[in-house]
Amino acid sequence: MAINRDGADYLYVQLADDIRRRCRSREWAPDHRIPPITELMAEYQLSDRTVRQAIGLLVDEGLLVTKPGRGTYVCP
Amino acid sequence: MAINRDGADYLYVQLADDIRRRCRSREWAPDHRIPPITELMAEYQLSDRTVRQAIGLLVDEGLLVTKPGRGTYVCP
DNA sequence: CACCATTTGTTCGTATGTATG
DNA sequence: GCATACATACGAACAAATGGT
Repeated sequence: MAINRDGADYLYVQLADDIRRRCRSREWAPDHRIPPITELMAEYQLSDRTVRQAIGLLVDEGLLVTKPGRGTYVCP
Repeated sequence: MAINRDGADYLYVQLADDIRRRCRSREWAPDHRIPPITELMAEYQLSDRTVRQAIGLLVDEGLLVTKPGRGTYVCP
């Protein structure tokens, strides 16, 4: 998926939408670790701040949990 | 109140604590606007990012609401 | 109506700290 | 101690919303 930078929507919202999609599609299954922030930065060509903001949104929603030093996981 | 930078606690947590205190003490009463981010930055000598993080915490708690273009208000 | 000042929102960059294994 | 990975904190610029002139 490509991020649309033409003001269609905020980048972190677009990224959160795509992560939701990949979780629902079971590409990233429950209880498994999603790629680290550094990899998401490279894949989507976004800064760490934007990636963190998207993840923070999904953590608030209860879709993800972050474990310092371990990674970010999909909630069961 | 002074922010303790000697690692006692995260700066944004200390700031959130102090804002809570000022709301509870009615220095900043319900339904009234608190100082804008720029003023809080100057008063506490913190970056805008740190101030926003503290405010975001309190918005999540339901203590504050932010209205773009208007300011940040204390919830009744 | 257009314009401006104020205020919050988003985004990128960089450096250092903390937690886990 | 070291490597990995998330967390905090500084700086900077531009965009968007609101209300008044």
